[in-house]
Amino acid sequence: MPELPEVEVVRRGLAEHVTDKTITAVRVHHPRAVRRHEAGPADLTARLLDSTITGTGRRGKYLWLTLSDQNALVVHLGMSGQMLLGEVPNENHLRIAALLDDGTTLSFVDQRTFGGWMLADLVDVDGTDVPAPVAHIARDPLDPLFDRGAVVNVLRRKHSEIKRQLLDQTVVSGIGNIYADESLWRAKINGARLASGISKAKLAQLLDAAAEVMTDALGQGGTSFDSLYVNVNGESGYFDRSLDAYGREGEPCRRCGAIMRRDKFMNRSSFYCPRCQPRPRV
DNA sequence: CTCGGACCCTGATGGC
DNA sequence: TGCCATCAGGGTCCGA
Repeated sequence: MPELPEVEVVRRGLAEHVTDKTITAVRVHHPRAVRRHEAGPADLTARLLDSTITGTGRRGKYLWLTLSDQNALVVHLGMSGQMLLGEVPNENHLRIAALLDDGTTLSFVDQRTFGGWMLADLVDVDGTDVPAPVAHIARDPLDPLFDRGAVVNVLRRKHSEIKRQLLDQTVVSGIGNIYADESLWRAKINGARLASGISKAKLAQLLDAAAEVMTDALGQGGTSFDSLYVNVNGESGYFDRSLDAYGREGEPCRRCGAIMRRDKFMNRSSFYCPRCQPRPRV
């Protein structure tokens, strides 16, 4: 699902509604939702009980709630995860529920069960505290300490398709299939090109485009094609109306009018303009 | 070490 | 109607 803008929308909602609340009960409805918490469901629920939420954090597509006992509840939404306050539209997909001391319930709903919760300690990585399971995740383009030049240098050494590298969360985080295609379209680069064959200036332009498109999306509450991608109140964003590449196969390029194409690589759909973003010759 | 592909899930959709 | 294949915005793991 959710890429950086959608996750940030959720984080902001949580920051507003659950900060300073205390967890009074937790129930795990599906064990798969806590499989990344190695100590098991009972440990997770026991340790969450009576914890107070002191703040929120996010890096890339990971978000977390910092807790009064100096650790963090790390949440990854996977492909279909939701953090909901209030109505749960489909109880079949309810994976975890936490009751807060103001009477509200924080629900983790996840159709495909790729997401989950885990408790972790905070560790210092390059001067920033992040939960241990997030330590390997690179800074995202909206991080004030994002080092664009350093990422460009990493990309220049990658003999691999640029789109694959944009999706590699250890290189740059927060970008998923939609915003990768949007960034590549804005920078006029075909995703099948080798990262190492793209100039430094062009790579810098690509990373700027990624920051820009995700900022734009955030301003519109994120991208939602359906009710799977919603904020903590169950509301959809509307950036899907502003997409220039993703999902536009057969439609004219908004820049040059050529018919947009869809290719598959990495077992995923990639949408691009064949004129603005010519495929590399093999 | 790097890279590419398989795999993990549920549900919606379209073709036969 | 049923059945099968394909698809979906995630990450991880394993073999080459």
